[in-house]
Amino acid sequence: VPDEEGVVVRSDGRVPLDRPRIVRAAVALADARGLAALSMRSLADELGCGTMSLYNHVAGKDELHSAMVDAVAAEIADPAPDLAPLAAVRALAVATREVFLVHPWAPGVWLRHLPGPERVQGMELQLGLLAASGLSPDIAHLGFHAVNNHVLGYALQELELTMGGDDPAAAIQRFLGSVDPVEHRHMVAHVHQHLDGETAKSFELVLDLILDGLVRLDEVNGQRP
Amino acid sequence: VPDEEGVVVRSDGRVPLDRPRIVRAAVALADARGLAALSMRSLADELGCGTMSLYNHVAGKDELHSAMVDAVAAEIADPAPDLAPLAAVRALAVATREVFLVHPWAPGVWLRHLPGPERVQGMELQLGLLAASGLSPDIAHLGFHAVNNHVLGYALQELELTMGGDDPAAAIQRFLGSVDPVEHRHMVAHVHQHLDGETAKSFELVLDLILDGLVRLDEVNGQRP
DNA sequence: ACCTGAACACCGTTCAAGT
DNA sequence: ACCTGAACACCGTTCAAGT
Repeated sequence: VPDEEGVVVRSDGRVPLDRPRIVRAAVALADARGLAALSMRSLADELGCGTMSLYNHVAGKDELHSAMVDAVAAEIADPAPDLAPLAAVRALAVATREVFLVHPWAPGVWLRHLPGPERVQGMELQLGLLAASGLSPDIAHLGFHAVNNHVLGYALQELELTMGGDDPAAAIQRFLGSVDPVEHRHMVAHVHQHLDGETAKSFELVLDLILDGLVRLDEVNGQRP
Repeated sequence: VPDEEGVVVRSDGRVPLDRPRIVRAAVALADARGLAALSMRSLADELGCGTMSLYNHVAGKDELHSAMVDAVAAEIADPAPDLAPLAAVRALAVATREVFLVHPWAPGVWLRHLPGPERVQGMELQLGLLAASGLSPDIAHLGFHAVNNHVLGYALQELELTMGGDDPAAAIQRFLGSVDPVEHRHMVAHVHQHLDGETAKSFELVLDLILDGLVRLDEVNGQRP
């Protein structure tokens, strides 16, 4: 029976379970308390249902992870339609990184699951842009992996360390204390260099480096087609 | 009491536990059966000791993972001493990738732990090479992350998918069957492009693209120091 | 059709007891 | 000093029973 807001309510006043609602709650829980805190039991508690009720809408934890990562893929903003193909590829990469910053658990799960429908759609868009860019098919193929690898790798390195539950700054200080500053002077200098560094800027610098490199690689190979 | 091979043997004929021996067995187990199959119990079984005996030499599973990944870092071959700095950086990246191919579980663990002594030594070597390369400190810093990100990201994308326990080729076929070949024609073409692709060659192509890009970026910025 | 508790086969780790 | 079994607080999931 729908109530005044159009939400179906059961006779005992509780809202019935829903696959989208389960996935939304799982994403929210992982965002708030980390992927390690997401168990079938904790998720059921959050939803106010029995643990096993979840299995009526989700095959298991693995399939839940797939659904979560596909929900995250749906959040990636489409590039503006008036952009040149390679500029759109760039915008897509930046938008993907932004979504990963909101869901720090996502890159690791993204990696371990075959793409779902939303992610397939995003890949199709990206591959279409690369095909329309004028790059040769070989270089376009290379570019697909180079760009995605950069986005995913950067997110993983940036986030997985920050994630460790504990205070990240404290961990870095503890690490610095354990390193011999004369034997490992480059190491110490690098860490200090880090504390001013703007990761967003360096992400885009390397992204442009890759995109420019692809164009040049294509020009060189184009000499002898 | 040492036996004829110099190995200490206890009165009951069993070899006493050893931190290095534990770590070696853990690496071997993860290599052979995957990281998921490595539990404190399964590792103790492999070593023929009680589960809790491990805790006399290792703080817990997390510290064991750290020790495992540092053992893997120790396997990375040093670059030939006569190489130019950036060529040595390249060799180091290729050697790291080779070690990751042997220990497919390592990149994921590598990512989630602060570096141990062996890895710190490798980082110091790499940072020293970048400092000696003539690149400006900012570009060298950028290059450190761009290169490592490439190595780690490539290994993760390549291996984590192959790892899924099941037959990888079958998973790809199943995936292809679930994709609409007209709506997602670029996707299908990409997957087919994959089946001939030599990942080792494309890894080095993008690596060179990054290294060349760093040099050029440095030249452009060097115009106005 | 949807929900659910009990039960099973696992985890990592604490603790107290052994030698 | 090193080893270890029992026990605790968790997992994901199967199954049979409910409505």
